[in-house]
Amino acid sequence: MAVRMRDVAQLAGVSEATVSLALSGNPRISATTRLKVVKIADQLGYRPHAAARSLRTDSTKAIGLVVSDVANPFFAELAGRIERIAAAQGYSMVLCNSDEDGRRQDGYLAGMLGGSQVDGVILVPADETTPGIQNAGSSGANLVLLDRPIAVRGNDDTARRLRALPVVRGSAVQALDEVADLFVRLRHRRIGIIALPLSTQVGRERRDLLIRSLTKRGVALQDISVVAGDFRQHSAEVAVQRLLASPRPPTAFFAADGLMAVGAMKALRRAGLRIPRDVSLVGYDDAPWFDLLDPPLTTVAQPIGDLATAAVGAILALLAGEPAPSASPPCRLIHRASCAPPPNVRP
Amino acid sequence: MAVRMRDVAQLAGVSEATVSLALSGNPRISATTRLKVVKIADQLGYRPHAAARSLRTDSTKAIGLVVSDVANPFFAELAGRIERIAAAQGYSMVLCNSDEDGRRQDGYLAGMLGGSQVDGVILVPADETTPGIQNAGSSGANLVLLDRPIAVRGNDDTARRLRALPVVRGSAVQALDEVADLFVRLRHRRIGIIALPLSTQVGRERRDLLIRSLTKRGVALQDISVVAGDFRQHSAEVAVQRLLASPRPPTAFFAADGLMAVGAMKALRRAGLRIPRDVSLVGYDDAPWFDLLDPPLTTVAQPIGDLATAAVGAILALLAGEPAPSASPPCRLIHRASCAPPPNVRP
DNA sequence: CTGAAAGCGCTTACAG
DNA sequence: CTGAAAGCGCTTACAG
Repeated sequence: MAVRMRDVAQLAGVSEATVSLALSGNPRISATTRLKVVKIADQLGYRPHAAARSLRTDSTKAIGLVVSDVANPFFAELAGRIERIAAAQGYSMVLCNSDEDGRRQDGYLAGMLGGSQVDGVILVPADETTPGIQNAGSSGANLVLLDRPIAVRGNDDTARRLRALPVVRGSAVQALDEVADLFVRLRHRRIGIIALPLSTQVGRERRDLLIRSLTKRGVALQDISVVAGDFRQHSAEVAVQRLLASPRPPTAFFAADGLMAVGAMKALRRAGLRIPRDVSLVGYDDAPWFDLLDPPLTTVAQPIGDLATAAVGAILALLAGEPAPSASPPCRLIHRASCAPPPNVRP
Repeated sequence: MAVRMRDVAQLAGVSEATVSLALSGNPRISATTRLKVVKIADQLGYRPHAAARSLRTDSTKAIGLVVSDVANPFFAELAGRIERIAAAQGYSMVLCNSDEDGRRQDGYLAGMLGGSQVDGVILVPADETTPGIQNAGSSGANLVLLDRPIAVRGNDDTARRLRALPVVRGSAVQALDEVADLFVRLRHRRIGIIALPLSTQVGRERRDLLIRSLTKRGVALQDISVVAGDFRQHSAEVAVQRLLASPRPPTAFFAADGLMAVGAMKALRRAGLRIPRDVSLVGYDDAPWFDLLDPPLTTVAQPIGDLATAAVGAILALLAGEPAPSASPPCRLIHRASCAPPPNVRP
């Protein structure tokens, strides 16, 4: 059916070996032969059979990307950029949704890495260190951690390898400090944090970073309330309800995720609160329509382009056997209109 | 390095053929042998080498999905759902961004289909019939068209094959009729359509459907203005500016795409117009945050779940050599708050 | 400068 | 019920 190397060889009157060498530009083949072969291959529309090549070279020219959910705009944009960069380097991208489920993630990891379906995987870990990650780590698979580091216990060989994995993620330190500064300057004293799952390192980190910056500026620890969500919109709605139910509810809210920021906004409105008149809100992640929300959402934007570039760079370095550096380009706070002084300090 | 079938065979004291047969559950192998083999394979963590299997069976258990841009929320959600459904059937998904560029799309098509990298492709065509689509069609590749039909000229073999391709897309007929009804009942008389590129059949179709429904209800043709965009936000901003610059600008706008609806909203606001007080706006596609926009956007929602199910169903049917039906589940209009009577008819 | 041959890891007729 | 052998389509040492 499809045209094979054999067909090209026959028509060109050379051996298959020569076709292979000619098409790969090997200088051992004379220019005349090469040109002839290339021309015929073009005419026939020859495309090397991916599986045959993979089997022989032990390289698939494909990378896997495991995210929790492409429908999340942050991951959608990330996936898009990663695909483009990878494609430019001749790599295709196999996309998987773990759905924040460690089991599903491990299934993908095993299938893609174990089955040599891809050369390496860029993984947004759904969970702390799972068996699948352990496996990948100890078998020396090419793995890059994206957006979320993982906590690794122990000091055996596997643990050391896992710790050596490149991690690419936005650095929140400075941006969260600015968030704290914004809240405090506006005279907010009671802060509500809608956190990521605290079982994840990134969840604990964003919470702790913000709390530290807040207390450093004189906010009392007992005035900071934390309720964790699960990355999804609905969980943030529930979190806001709980935060609002307290005797002295927060006047400023921070949602640690884009989808959760949207959920928080919904819940605050539903509670009859006006933003920013009654309560202030800062989100995490940015999207092209965030400045069209009511009100335009002040948010911590991640450096998505840099993340994508660094992640692909790291995985390709790994594949090339080169050292693959971690990277944490800084997030930045984008000021829009969802923050104002709390009602009681208004004249 | 990795564990191979040979290793399993040796440890189990059987031949590779037996391992293969046992793992595939072939009844020719005795239960005792099968159990033993399965157990050892599990212990060793054996995973069949994808390329070897593909080369032998001529099936990759992978499908390609070519969309114009995963960062577009509509395609992001579609991609997510397709991946999940495909994964449940044992297929992985290779994702490609054509960027609305026919050349890039053809490159992906050729690479994936020609190189047997996937068993079939679900394609959101970036353009009218390109050489790559022609090729895929005439070579009898497994191809499903998603979201957008293509216009096929001629009546040769290739044309007939292209016309026989399954097409899965939302049916806009009824929803656009409701949009026209809404505008007319609200007493809008001058309508602006921010269309998709009119070189695409889907672009012409959405425009024509709306125009027909509008004129059927007594709107004069010369009061309907059409400016085409290119699926992107910015193009809609430009389109709105042009529409607004006319001597008798529209009082109601329809944007034929989600991203373009967002762009239209921006441009209308920037022009100092309040929605829906001064102008009304209806979008296309829906997203979880559309009801948080200012104002919440009335829009035509596509049946994304049904589209994903039908698209995967069609491609799998094709792979199985069964007839693959086209599908056009209906879109529906979601009433929110971006439409009201035009200023002049208000008391 | 080019060709014949081996082999990557599977699956599947074909024997027995 | 199981094994030996061929072959999928490439690439790459090895000869010449």
